[in-house]
Amino acid sequence: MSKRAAKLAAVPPKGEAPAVAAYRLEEQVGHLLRRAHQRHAAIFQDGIGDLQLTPMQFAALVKIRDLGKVSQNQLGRLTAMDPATTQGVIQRLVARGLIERTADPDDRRMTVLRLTAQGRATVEAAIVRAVKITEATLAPLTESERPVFLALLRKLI
Amino acid sequence: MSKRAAKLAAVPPKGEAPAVAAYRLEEQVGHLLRRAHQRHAAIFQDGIGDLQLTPMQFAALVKIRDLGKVSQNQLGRLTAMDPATTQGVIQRLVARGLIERTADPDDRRMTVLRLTAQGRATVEAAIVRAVKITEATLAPLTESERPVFLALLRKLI
DNA sequence: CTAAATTCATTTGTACACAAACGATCGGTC
DNA sequence: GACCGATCGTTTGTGTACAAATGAATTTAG
Repeated sequence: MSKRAAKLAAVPPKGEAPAVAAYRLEEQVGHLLRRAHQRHAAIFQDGIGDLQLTPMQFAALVKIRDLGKVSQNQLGRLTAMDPATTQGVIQRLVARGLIERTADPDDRRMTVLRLTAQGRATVEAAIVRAVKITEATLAPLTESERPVFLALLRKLI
Repeated sequence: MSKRAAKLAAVPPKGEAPAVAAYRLEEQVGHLLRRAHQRHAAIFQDGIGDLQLTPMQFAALVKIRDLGKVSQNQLGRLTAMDPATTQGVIQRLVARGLIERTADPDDRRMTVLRLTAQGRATVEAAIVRAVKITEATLAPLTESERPVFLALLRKLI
C-alpha cells in the first residue's frame, strides 16, 4: 500500500473514482454540440438581417414553401418541433402576416397552413441569406473537412 | 427561347434563383446541429435518471466542483451561459440545496458559489452517469469516427 | 355500428437563451 | 479625491423546448 503512496497522491482524496475526477466538461459532446449550436444561432441572427426571423420561424417557412400546404402537426414533424412549440412559432408567423391558417374541410381536427405572398417573398429573400449563414458557420472547417463533418453529424441524429 | 422551353420547365417559375429552389433544410448545418443537440438532451434526461438535473444544472455543478468557489459571472463564462440564464440556473440549484451563495468580502458586487455536501455527492453521482450519456450520444459513430467528429466539432466553436 | 385507441390542436408549467436596461460597485485617471 | 468607464448581479420581455393534460374529431377493432 505504502508503495503506491506517490501514485495515490496524484489522485483526488476520499477515494473519488478517477473517472469522476478526470471528467472535463469542455470535452463532452453535449457541451460541444450546445456551443456549436449557440454559435450558429448567433451567426443566423446576424446574417438574417432586417428580415427578423428566428431559425425556427425560418425553418417553418421553408417547409411550408416546400409542400405548398401543411398541417400544423405535419410541420412540427418536418422541422422537429413538438406540438406546443409549433403552436407558438405558427402564431407569431400568422401575426406577422407571413402565413395563413384555414380549417381543413376533410378533417376538422387539422388546420392548413399556407404562405401568404409576403411570406413567399420573405422566405426567398431569407434563403439567399441562409446559404451565406451556412457558409459562415462552416468557415472554420476546410473544404474537405466539411462533407466529413456533415456526414458524421447526420449519423448522430 | 422556345428551344429552351423543356429545360426551363424543370426550373421554378417566375425566375426564382435555382439556389433558392434547391435549398434543403434537412442538409443545413444549423438544422443538423439543432437535431443532434436535441437528441443529446433527450439522452441526457433519460440517463441522468432520478438525479433530476438538466444539462445546464449539471454543467454548473461540474464547474463549481472544478474550481471550489466561483462567482456567478465567472460560472456563466465557463459554461457559456449569459448572466440572465445563469441567474435562473443558480436559483434553482440553491433552492434544491445543491449549492450555497455567500457575499464576497473583497468585492461586494460578487457572490461566491460553492457546493454543499449534498451538491458534491450529487455531482459525483451525476458524472458517472454523464460518462454513459456521452457514450450513448456517440454510439452511432464507430470508435475511429468519434475523435474525428469531436475534433471537427471543436473547430466549429 | 359502437366502443376503444389514435390523432390533432391547444393549454399550462418549467427551463433554457438572449437582448436590453438597471443600480451598485469597483478600477483607473486626472 | 471626484469622475468615468467597466464589471457584477438583477429584472423584464420574447422565443424556443418539452412534459403533461385536455377536448374535439377520426380511425380502428370487435
